[in-house]
Amino acid sequence: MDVVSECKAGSGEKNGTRFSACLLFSANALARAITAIGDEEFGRVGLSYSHAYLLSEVISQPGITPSALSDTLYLTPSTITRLVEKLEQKQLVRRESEGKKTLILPTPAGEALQADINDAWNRVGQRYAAAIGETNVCQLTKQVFQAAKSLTGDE
Amino acid sequence: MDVVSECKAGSGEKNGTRFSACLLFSANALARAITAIGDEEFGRVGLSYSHAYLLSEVISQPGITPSALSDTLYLTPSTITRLVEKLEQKQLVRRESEGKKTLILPTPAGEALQADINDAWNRVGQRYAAAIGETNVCQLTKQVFQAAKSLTGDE
DNA sequence: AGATCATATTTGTATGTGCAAGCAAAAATT
DNA sequence: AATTTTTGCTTGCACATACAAATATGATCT
Repeated sequence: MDVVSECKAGSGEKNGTRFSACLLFSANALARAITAIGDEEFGRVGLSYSHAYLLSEVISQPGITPSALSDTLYLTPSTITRLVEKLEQKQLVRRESEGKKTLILPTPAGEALQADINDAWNRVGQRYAAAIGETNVCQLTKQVFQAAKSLTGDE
Repeated sequence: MDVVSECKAGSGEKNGTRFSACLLFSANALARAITAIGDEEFGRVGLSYSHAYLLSEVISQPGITPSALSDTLYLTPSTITRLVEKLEQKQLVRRESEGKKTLILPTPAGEALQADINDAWNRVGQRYAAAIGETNVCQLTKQVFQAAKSLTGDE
């Protein structure tokens, strides 16, 4: 796929097709690659990266609600429910109903993981930097973040 | 998540953590957003974007093998199998065994979709451009593509 | 030629995710 | 105060994808 190198501003021409396809697949490939690194590092802690990140949010804001987590993690509420369920099974987190809301709190076992999780995040960061360069990580993150925001109309 | 704005080169400090997390989630969010647009446009053709792209590859290279498709689409062979299965169900594609290889060929019904698929790709491209600007699409694609390549060690 | 190794594909199983529908609590309207 | 609407969360179902194991064909090396 060297379609990318032929990028010209006018998107009307025939290559626009392949080009959009490329963005679509690249974006997914990037997400998978990045996720793979995340899961690899968090594997040692016995979590996936989403679970890990959710857990650290819960630790830093005990009593946080699923909807708040949904906003922070850019995941739908239903997904949050699944993640919390699994963390609950592992006894790293517990739920408390308060009216319509649900509060999510870390258990001692969950809190005990915080240091490991931070280490894992650091290793993840280092691996990104090693693979694509620190400056690029930064640029990439900004651009990806911006684009994601614009595309979801969530500005 | 305004973590992004605080990006500094040194990834050692405490914010590196949040920052990597941000890239991870942004990348996934971007992929989902981009995919959503793709699926929306391809929905009219009755396909998902991966099926559509696979089909157009098969049309332009009749007899292409799953492994070749795997390389082009950046998907694992097993995923290709599933995709082809579904397209076969819909009678848009057929398989032909040739020794160890499997050749994938479009059916007439499949070929008939080509124009619609191209239109859909164009609309997808236009929507990307509308959302994040043509210049940005271009830059983004390049960057994402490059990063994905570096991260998978597939250079 | 027979045995081992390599390659190409498929299947079983699992995961993360979302959508749409359901339910439960709260808020608003009458 | 009773009904409707909104909000927050959860469940059922579906999908795209991957990994690991299974299978089948081909290639290589005695």
